[in-house]
Amino acid sequence: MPELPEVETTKIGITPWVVNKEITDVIIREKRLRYKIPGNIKKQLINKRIISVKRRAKYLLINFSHGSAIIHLGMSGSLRIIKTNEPARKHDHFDIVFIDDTALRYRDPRRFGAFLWSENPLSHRLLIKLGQEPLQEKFTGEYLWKEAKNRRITIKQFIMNANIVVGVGNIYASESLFLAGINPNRKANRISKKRMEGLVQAIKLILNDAIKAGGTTLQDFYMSDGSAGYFKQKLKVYGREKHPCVSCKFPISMKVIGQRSTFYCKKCQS
DNA sequence: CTAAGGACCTGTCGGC
DNA sequence: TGCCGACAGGTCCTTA
Repeated sequence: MPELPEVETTKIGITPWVVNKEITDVIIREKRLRYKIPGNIKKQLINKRIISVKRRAKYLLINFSHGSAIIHLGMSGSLRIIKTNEPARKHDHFDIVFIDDTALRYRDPRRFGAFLWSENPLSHRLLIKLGQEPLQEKFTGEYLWKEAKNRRITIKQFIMNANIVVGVGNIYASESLFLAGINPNRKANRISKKRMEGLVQAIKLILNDAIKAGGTTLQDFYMSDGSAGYFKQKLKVYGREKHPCVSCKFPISMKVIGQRSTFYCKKCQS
């Protein structure tokens, strides 16, 4: 799935197709996502008009005057706009149908995603404890450094902790640490404020680049119009075990950290 | 409180 | 060709 850039790309892709549209139906074919789709969601959406689409962390918020639908894409989810006469395929779990015979269709083979309703989504239990947005000004080296003071976990696990900073998934964690020259095995509380500042800049740059490129496509993500993103070719370490480092030619290493594959250059990252 | 590991699911790929 | 295990972009929950 979708790391933050893909979610942002999805938000941008669907917004012009859904904002100001009136919903005529919500078709639910499979309610067993990560959480059971609540029974009242149809009632909350039908005959209502979408005001805006926002993003908090990797959650998409479909905003109405009386509350918000919360959508998460999990590992394998995607959203796209369809014509209502397009037959549903396997794993197309729900459609939000609009008055003009288009629909927002959600597909998620692994069903790790979510479709929820909240009158006040930012206070929802899944969102209330989330940390800083990486692309906003309050995400600084100073902030990261202070938060890391009592943390003995690796820096890679630290930046993937959504209670600290949101939106840094497994791909971009490796990519950001490579760009910052920091070894992913290093303990979070053993990194200077100066290097934390470099890491923050690296994260912002990597995520912005990926958003500009339209998001990374590996297997499951398609932009809402169905065409593939193309950031994959810009990855410098992720998925490149044994391939030469783009900077020094030394073979890229792979190690499992916190149950996730981690890629890095032993010569360039300390 | 922090940290570690399991859990949730299906599809795909490599090896034999 | 067929089967089997390993692995995949997330993140919550339980246990220590």
